[in-house]
Amino acid sequence: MSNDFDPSLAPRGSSGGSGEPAVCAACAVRNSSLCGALSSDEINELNKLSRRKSLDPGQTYVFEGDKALDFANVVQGVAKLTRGAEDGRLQIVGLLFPSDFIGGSMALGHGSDRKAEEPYTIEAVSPLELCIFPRAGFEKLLMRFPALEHKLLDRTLTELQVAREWMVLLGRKTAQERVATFILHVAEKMRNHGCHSSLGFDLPLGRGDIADHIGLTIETVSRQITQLKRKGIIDMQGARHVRSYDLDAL
Amino acid sequence: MSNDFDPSLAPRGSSGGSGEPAVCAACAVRNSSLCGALSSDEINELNKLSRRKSLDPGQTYVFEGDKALDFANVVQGVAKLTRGAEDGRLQIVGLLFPSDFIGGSMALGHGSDRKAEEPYTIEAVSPLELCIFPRAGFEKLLMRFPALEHKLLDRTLTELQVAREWMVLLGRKTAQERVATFILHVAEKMRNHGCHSSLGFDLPLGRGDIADHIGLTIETVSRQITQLKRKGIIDMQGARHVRSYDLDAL
DNA sequence: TGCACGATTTGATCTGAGTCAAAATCCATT
DNA sequence: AATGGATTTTGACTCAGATCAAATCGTGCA
Repeated sequence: MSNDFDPSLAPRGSSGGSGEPAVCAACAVRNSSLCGALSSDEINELNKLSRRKSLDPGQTYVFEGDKALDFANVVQGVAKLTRGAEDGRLQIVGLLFPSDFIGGSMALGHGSDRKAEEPYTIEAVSPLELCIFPRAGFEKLLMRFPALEHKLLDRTLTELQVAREWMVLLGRKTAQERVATFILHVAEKMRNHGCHSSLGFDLPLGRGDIADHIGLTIETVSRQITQLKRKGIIDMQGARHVRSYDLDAL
Repeated sequence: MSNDFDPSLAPRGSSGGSGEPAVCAACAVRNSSLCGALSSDEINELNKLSRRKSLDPGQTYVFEGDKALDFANVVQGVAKLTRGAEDGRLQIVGLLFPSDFIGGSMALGHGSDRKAEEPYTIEAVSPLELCIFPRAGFEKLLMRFPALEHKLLDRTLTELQVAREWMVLLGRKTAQERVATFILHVAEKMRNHGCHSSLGFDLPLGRGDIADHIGLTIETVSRQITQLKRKGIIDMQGARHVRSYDLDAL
């Protein structure tokens, strides 16, 4: 039965079902996620609340405008945070990688003036595994363990900086620079998550999603990537796998 | 001597000098700012730390890349948060209005992985008055008064949402929509700060700054405003004063 | 092995916003 | 009221990236 705790063997990509109890002690993001702020005693409390949920690529976890859902950690996989206008126009405002936290965007309980409504659609991009915490219970823990709130603030500040960095990209960079920046951004994320071997790494997004993230069209993204390849700045195998890249593709 | 406490008589726009002690009890943003989280006992402690500082339009408070400065509240006036590339390109990533907090972007003391370096340039746009708190002292208060950190988290989450909203604007909206959104955005801010009488309100930014905020050029901003006037969607007096606008300029 | 569908690439053309340049306004100061 | 510099507006032209369309490339599947 020891395998029960091995996250690599956890059921995944099945059907989006939820409900398997989480086991924090064996969690892949035990320390890198928000939970890293908790002692092992404290995390036991959290453990009682949490549930795992798997989503297949393309499946949506929440829709923009839904009533505010629960909190969650990304345990495995990549998700996109999306905001859309009535017509087809879509903007990806953020990517979620393992150990990222979901739910900060919603109103926190205590007298916030933000509405208790999801501002973004969250959709799995690769097979996704979440660790979900019921809203009320998690908020209570947040009150009791200041270190947890502390870490949440820290993460939120980092995300704010990332978002503003992206504003510079969207407002002032050329198509070529946007694609280059995007690739560097992903490369770093992949390195941090150990998905960046000497053979390179895979882009988690297709051309369309990349376009929606950096404010271009599919065709322009494709053309810019082709150019980067021609110039020898990146070397790819197939459309998704980056074999190597020149760090001065900045 | 009773006038000493009247903020409307406080020295302003003088020369960017700093040093007058603050008097929280008479502060214009006592309740609307972060300080609203503090009781009158608690705020007395903060009072001991705080200093006022005035800046003239165009003066810079901090430069991108400086060592992390102190924290501050905006008491009066408007400032812009700017991020620049080597060449001339500039992006305004945020505007600061009265009661907004400065300093969240920097690393907080406790084991943050953000660098202790100012990520943005902060420059006064209209005569600006700040209430400054020394870094170390304020961080101590932050530890002692959870309500303070709580409110800071709440504000940071709101700013994150604003930043992401702006990502949609920069990534997916047309020039016309950008200008319209900007005007609505300012109109609401002005309304919240009581600077929006029945005679309308003033745009705090010139054409160049508007352009840097919404990712266009000066000329395009000017042309779009001209068009909005022609269409009768807005009515202006001079380049800065908006007399009225059609809420469905969305 | 070969078919079929979605994703990507490439091509041709169009257009919204940028660039360069000059005229018109606005203000602050005298 | 007149002067001079900065800001805004307008005009003519260009170009990066969008749009429309078609050809490839992959990959799963029978």
